[in-house]
Amino acid sequence: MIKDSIHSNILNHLRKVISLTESEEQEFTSILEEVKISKKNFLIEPGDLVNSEYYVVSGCLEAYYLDESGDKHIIQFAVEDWWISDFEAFFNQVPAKLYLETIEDSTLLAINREALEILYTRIPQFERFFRIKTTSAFVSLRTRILSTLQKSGKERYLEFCEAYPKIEQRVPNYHIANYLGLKPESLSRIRKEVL
Amino acid sequence: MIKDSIHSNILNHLRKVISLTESEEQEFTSILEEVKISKKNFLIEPGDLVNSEYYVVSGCLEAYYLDESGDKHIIQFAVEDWWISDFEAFFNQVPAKLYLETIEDSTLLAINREALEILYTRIPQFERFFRIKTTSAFVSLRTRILSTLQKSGKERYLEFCEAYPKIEQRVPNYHIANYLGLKPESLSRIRKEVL
DNA sequence: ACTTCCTCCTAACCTACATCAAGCAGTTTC
DNA sequence: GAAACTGCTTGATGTAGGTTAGGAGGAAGT
Repeated sequence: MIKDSIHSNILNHLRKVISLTESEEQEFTSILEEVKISKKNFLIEPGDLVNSEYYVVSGCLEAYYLDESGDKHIIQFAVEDWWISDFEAFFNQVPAKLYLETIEDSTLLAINREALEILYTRIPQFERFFRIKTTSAFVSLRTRILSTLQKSGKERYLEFCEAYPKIEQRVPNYHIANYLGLKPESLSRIRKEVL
Repeated sequence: MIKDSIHSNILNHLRKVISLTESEEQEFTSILEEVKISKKNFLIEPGDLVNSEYYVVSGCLEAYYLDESGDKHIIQFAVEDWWISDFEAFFNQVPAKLYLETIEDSTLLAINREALEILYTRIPQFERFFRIKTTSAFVSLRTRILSTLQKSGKERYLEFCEAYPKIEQRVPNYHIANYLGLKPESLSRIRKEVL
């Protein structure tokens, strides 16, 4: 049925890390809420209370922060099979500081915080799943800090292309430049050079 | 007694986040192991299995990574009242990638992973405590990424002095330069300029 | 006490990237 | 179908910080 095809991606995603019975999988999918949102719309804006984290079924989003001078700083992209939210706001239940904006028309699955808490107590494997996800996010943030501190724009761009080929092909150039901490002009010159 | 004075710092540290009964505090301190280690020694080296995370009672340490070309990249400092380990290795039970080295003679309290797991099930408040600590570590990594990407060396140095005045005064200059992604010469210029 | 090492500083030159300014496809709008 | 917008490129010029080289004061080891 239709419902199956919407959930099949996220279930395969889970199965890479934990094994669940069919009824446990069903209990999980029952708390998911499908969200369709078109290009250039906001899922989260600063000040919002954030009660969900989102799994991307299709489409593409960016999470960014606007500083005091109004400059944009992209923290994360998300495409198919990624998780995104303002995690600080979500975990600590404080007002959001980030914008979550769609770059393409997107279909997401939202997980509600309270439903997730209940799921944790009923099926501890989910605690495990999200702990592993959080830890690996932490580690990759650390890796990203090292490359921004120690590597050239060219190296960072090549790393990015290798790590996220899907994103590199879909996201406008100036977004990638922003993510890498470069100006679009500089990224353009780098791209010319590496071809 | 002596034992009390060793544990009083870490108990005050806990009390800022959770409230425990006296017997729960005692159950916690019973799994702590005191570690004394003198200046310029290694607590962890790449390849080690990491079964503990460490709370700093006194002294000062650094966590760093050596890249393929042998260049050192400092990820974290720790002074009194901080936690340090190779968290990736600790959480995921994979071989360490980092060095953990003392900058001063230090006294630490080690928490064993398995003892901590048992504590989690017996006193869920500890689960809460470490979840909150992990999340705030995650958020401050994200903040650090933004400043490395978008701010000048001078701004990063001033932020560092404000955020970690204790560390700035105790740790050799070239360590701080490394942490900030600068060369010691550049940091020296910056310091001359901001006085 | 003398040497050696450790930490910090200075100065000259060089490079990567930012800034400012302009031009040029495509694409969307009316 | 002209006008306006969007995303990308190019060139000229400026600047933060890297590189290289040296040197001085203080701590530590013999």
